[in-house]
Amino acid sequence: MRKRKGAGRPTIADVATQAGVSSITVSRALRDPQKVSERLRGRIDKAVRALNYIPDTHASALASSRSNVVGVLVPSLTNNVFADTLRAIYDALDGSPLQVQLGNSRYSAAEQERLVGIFLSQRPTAMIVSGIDQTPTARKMLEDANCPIVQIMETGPDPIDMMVGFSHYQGGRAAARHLIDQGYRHIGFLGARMDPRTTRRLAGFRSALEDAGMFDPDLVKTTTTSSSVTLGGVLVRELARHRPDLDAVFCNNDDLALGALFGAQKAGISVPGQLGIAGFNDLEMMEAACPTLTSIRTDRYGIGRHAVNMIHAALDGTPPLQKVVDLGFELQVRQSTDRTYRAT
Amino acid sequence: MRKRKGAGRPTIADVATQAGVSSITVSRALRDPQKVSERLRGRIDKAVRALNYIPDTHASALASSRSNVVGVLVPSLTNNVFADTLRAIYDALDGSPLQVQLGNSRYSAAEQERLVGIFLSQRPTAMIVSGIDQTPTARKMLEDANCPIVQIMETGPDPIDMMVGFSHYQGGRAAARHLIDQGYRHIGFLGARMDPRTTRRLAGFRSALEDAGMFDPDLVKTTTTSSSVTLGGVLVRELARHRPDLDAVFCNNDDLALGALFGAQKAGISVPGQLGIAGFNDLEMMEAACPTLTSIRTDRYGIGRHAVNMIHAALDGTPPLQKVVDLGFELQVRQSTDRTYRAT
DNA sequence: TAACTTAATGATAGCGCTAACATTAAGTCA
DNA sequence: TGACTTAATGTTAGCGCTATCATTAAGTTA
Repeated sequence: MRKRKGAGRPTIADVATQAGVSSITVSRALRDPQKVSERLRGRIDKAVRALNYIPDTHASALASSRSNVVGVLVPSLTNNVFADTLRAIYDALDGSPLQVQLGNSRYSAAEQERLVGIFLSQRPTAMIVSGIDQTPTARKMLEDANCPIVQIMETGPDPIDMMVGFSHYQGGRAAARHLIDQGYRHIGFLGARMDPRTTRRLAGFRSALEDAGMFDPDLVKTTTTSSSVTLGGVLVRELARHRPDLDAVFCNNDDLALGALFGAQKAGISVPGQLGIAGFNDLEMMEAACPTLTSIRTDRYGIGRHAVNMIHAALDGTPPLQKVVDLGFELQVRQSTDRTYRAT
Repeated sequence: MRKRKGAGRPTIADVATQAGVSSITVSRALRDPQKVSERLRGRIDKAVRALNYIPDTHASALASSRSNVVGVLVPSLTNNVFADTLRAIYDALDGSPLQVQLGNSRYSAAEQERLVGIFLSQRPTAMIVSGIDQTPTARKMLEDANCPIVQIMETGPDPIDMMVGFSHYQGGRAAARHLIDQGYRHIGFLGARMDPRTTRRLAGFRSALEDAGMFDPDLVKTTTTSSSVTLGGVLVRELARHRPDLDAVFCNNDDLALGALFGAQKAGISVPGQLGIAGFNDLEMMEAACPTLTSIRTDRYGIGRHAVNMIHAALDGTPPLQKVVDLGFELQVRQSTDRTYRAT
């Protein structure tokens, strides 16, 4: 007789034999202890410990056609922005049986599509994906997936299922308006990577400046390389050298803003006296910096928490009436854009 | 006859019917296309696309008693240190069929133990776990797991299986020696969270100062709260107020060091003139800061890459002769500990 | 006390895939 | 030319668990 060897690990049947009950009783005792009498439960727990039994997720998922995986796709693990959202997702899932399966799409729509396929092959309980710019194929797969889907970090008119985020366009616009209101007149833009979200921030920035009749494409400095503090310093110095009339910069993110501050300091440009600086996201360090740095605060933690709440609601059969949630943003005005500020 | 409904998705059998072949042929075509004639392969591919077939990972893993999951346990997702290592792991696994399953133990050994159990229930191909301080139960589970295990970020005498990292004790010692050599005499220590690794850095720091007859417990300022730039600023100012003779600080990590720089600037303490600052890890921003910040460079990316290489080797049946790899560290001396430096 | 509910346990048949063996048709070599 | 390899495909029986349908014993109602 042919035989398969398996992994050699103890199975539920081994536990059942040891405890003198049937497999299904062990299965029940492990999944829902109340369904089994206290006497048997004790025997089963003992057998589990004696054998070092660890249940097999795959067998369980196959038999019940249900896994406990929530697939989460983010474009970067290095970026603090997503770290905060991930932390919220982990926190919100704490205590539930659901497990996060994390995927890193590296800011590539093609890679996101590939990962969507891989993740769906695990029959996840739900999916959380970053952004609204999925490929048509990825979108189709997600629509067919038959599980709650939440797109995060952005809002848009056409959710696959649910959506929670904010408008990057409006965020960019608000930052630009603030700099204009502060009296800056030659306002530059520093941008890295230029993924869809940062591109929309630039669009918002541009529209505000155009409304004020102040947009100057020559003051927009972007690169497709990935963002870093170092890069912020490089870009601001290049721009300031090229355009000595530059009096403020809106940085696409806080790393660039911090780098711009350092770059200005190294070049002997006083902040905010000669150069105003505003960032985006309001990471923790912005308040700590010297001078403190103006930024657009985004609720990254709230986005993660909200996404999980929406998933729980959908799984409970009470899908939210509002499929698209905009958590907005908040301008944090600090010393780096305060023209009356004088360093001590 | 009783019947189970499954998830209603197309199965490999549906594809087989559509293509006019048997299920096993479809299975082969998908896993190893060369085993199937070109003619059938074409028909099968067509059927897969027509049905939007997505293979079921769980069924596959159950049948083959082999999953394609590499479980990775880190204590934090927010900490850039682990982000770099994770990026390396993702990069090194790119192109292989292996998938990362990421767990966040939140700096808790108990949580790490819980996650080890959950991860092993997926019968992973390999496991990567942070640190060497597993609970006895977790250690036992990993030893029994029958798959390659790599402990990362640290080195120690007694690997579960394999290990790659560096000595935090020596790192702390090297930082302290450098400050002593620079002529600093009242050297403080700023530490947050104080997990096992940061504790060992402190031990190394202490031993170097003791060797020099300079250790002063009053200059050690630690907290168990988590690290942040803001906290670095708070701690350095408290310590400087309490001990005006303080002339240098070794910060447990770079966030604290950056915060210490800002805190000193806000308090009107010049760096490095009145206060030397050294950090740990050498994140990218250290070189960009103004003044540039001294740090102990650790090869976080290398650790991740190396861990994956060790796993591949073990899976290929050629386990590395050297089970414990020490990638060391490198002191990066910069302006913040250069007593001859004068700000421009 | 008959008819009926409830609680606790068990027997059986899949879930969707692949390992192991089986078969067929074609080429290969002494 | 017959014994033998090789390549391509198929048949069957699980992998370890749980959904579904029994079954049994005990309590509950009219």
